[in-house]
Amino acid sequence: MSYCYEFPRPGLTVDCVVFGLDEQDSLKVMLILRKLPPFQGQWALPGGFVHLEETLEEAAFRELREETGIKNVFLEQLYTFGAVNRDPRERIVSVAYYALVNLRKYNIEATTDAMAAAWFAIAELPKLPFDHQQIFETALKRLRSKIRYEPIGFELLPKKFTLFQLQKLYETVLGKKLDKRNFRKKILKMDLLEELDELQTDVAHRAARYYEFNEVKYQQLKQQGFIFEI
Amino acid sequence: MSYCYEFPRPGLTVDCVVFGLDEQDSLKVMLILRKLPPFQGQWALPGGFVHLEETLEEAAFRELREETGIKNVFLEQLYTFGAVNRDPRERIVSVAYYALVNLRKYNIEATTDAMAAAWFAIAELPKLPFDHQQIFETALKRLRSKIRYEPIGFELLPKKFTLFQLQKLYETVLGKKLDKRNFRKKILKMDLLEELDELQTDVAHRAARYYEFNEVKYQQLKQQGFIFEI
DNA sequence: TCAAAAGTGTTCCTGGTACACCCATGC
DNA sequence: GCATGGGTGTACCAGGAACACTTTTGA
Repeated sequence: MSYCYEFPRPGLTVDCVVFGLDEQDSLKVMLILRKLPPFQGQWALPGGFVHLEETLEEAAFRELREETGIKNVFLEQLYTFGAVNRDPRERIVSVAYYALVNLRKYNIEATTDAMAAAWFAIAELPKLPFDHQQIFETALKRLRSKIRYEPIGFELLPKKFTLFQLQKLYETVLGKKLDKRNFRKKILKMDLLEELDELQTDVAHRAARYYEFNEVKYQQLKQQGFIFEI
Repeated sequence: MSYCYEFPRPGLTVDCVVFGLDEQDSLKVMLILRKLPPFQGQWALPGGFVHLEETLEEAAFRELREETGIKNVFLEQLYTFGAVNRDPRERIVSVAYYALVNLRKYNIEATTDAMAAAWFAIAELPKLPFDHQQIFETALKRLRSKIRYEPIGFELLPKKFTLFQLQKLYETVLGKKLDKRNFRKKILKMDLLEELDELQTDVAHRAARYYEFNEVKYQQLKQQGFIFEI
C-alpha cells in the first residue's frame, strides 16, 4: 500500500466489448473466464486496470492481447461508466471500448491457447457481473447505429468478401432483411469496393465474385464531405 | 497523504464544455479563470476532481454549479481523455461532458456573481491549457453532428422561440445558410412544435409567432422509430 | 418610405423502394 | 434435377432543393 494521495481516488479500468461474426453469420461477443475475485469463475468482459504510463486506448489493447490474444483490430472508445457502486469492492470507474474483429482469424487462437476466452452468441450471453450487461448493451446499440453511417462493418469480414456476405452482415447487425438488388446497387454506386478477379471455389452454387473495401478511397471521399450510408 | 493504494492510480477529473447562443446568434463557450496552479490566471474549461460518492455526471453538474452557477441544463458525456502527459503535474484522466444552455438566462448570473466565468465566441477562444483545445474541438464536432439528428438545438433557445431564431441557430451551428421555406416546411411537418397564441412585440418588422418544442410528443414518436432530422 | 423579417407554393429531380426471373454449380 | 445463392433492370413515389413576392411593423 505504498501509493498515497492527499484525496481518495477511484480505481480506473478499461473494459472491452469484442464483436465477431461467425460462419453462420451470427454476431458473437468474446468473454473471458475470471480467474480472480470478485466474480471468480464467471464469464465477463475482458478488461483491467489502467497503468500510469499508458493511454486508455493502449490499456484496452493490452488487456485484449493479454486476455484474448487479439491484436491489430478496430477499437473505439464507447463510454465511461462511473456509477458509484458498479464494483462491489470499491469505487471503480471504467472506460469501455468496443472492438470489431474477423472472428475466423481468432476463434482458433483464442480457444486453443490456455486463455479462458470464448465466443458467445449475443442472444445467449450468460449473466454478466458488474454492469457488464449495460456496457454490452451500450456497445451493441453503438454498433447498430454506427454501422449505418460509417464503413465499420468491413472490420467484421475477411479482407476479401462477397456481396452476399456483406449483405448478411448488415442483415444480422441491423436485424432486418434487405433487398438484394437495392443493396448491391447502393453499395456499388459508392464506388468504394474493388472488384477482384477472383471467384469463390467449392461452393454448391454459382461462384460469387470477391470484393475488397478501398479504405484509402473512402478517406479521400470523406474529406470531401462524402457520407457513407446504408 | 493518507489515502494509500497497492498500485498507483491516475487522478480522475471531469471537464465541461458549455455552449450558449448569444443575442446576435453567435455560438459561445463558457470559460473560467483558474485561481490555482497549474495554469493559474488562465482561462480554461470548468472542471475538477471526481469525488468518491458521486457519479461522473453528478461531478460534472457539481463543478458547473460551483464554478459557473449553471444548473438544470442539458448535459451529456462526450469522451474520456487519457493522454499520459495531458496534465503537467501527474497522470490525470478526464471525462469530458458538454452542456447546452440558454445563454440569456445565465449571462447575468455568471458575470455579476464573484465567480470568474465568462462567455467567449468560439472563433475567439484564448489559448487553453492542458488538452482543453482538443476537448473543445471534440465537443463542437459532436454538437454539429448531433444537432442534425436529435432535437438538442432547443436546449440553446428560450422555451418560446420564433422559427427564425430556430433557423438562425441551425445556420450558426452548422455554418451554412438554409432556405427559409424549406426549413419551415421540414420542421413544421414533424409536428413537434406547438404554435402559441403569442406574437413578438416591439420589433421593427412584422411580429413573428412564438413556438414551443413538444418534448413529450418527441419521446413518443421516437419510441415508434421516428428519427428527427434537419 | 425604408429596412427587416414574416409568411407562403410550385416545379423539378434525385434517390428510395418494390418487385421476378434466369444462371451456374455441387450433390 | 434440385437446392442454393449469383446476378441483373424497371417503374413508381416521396422527399429534397431551388426559387420570389407580398405583408406587417417601427423608426
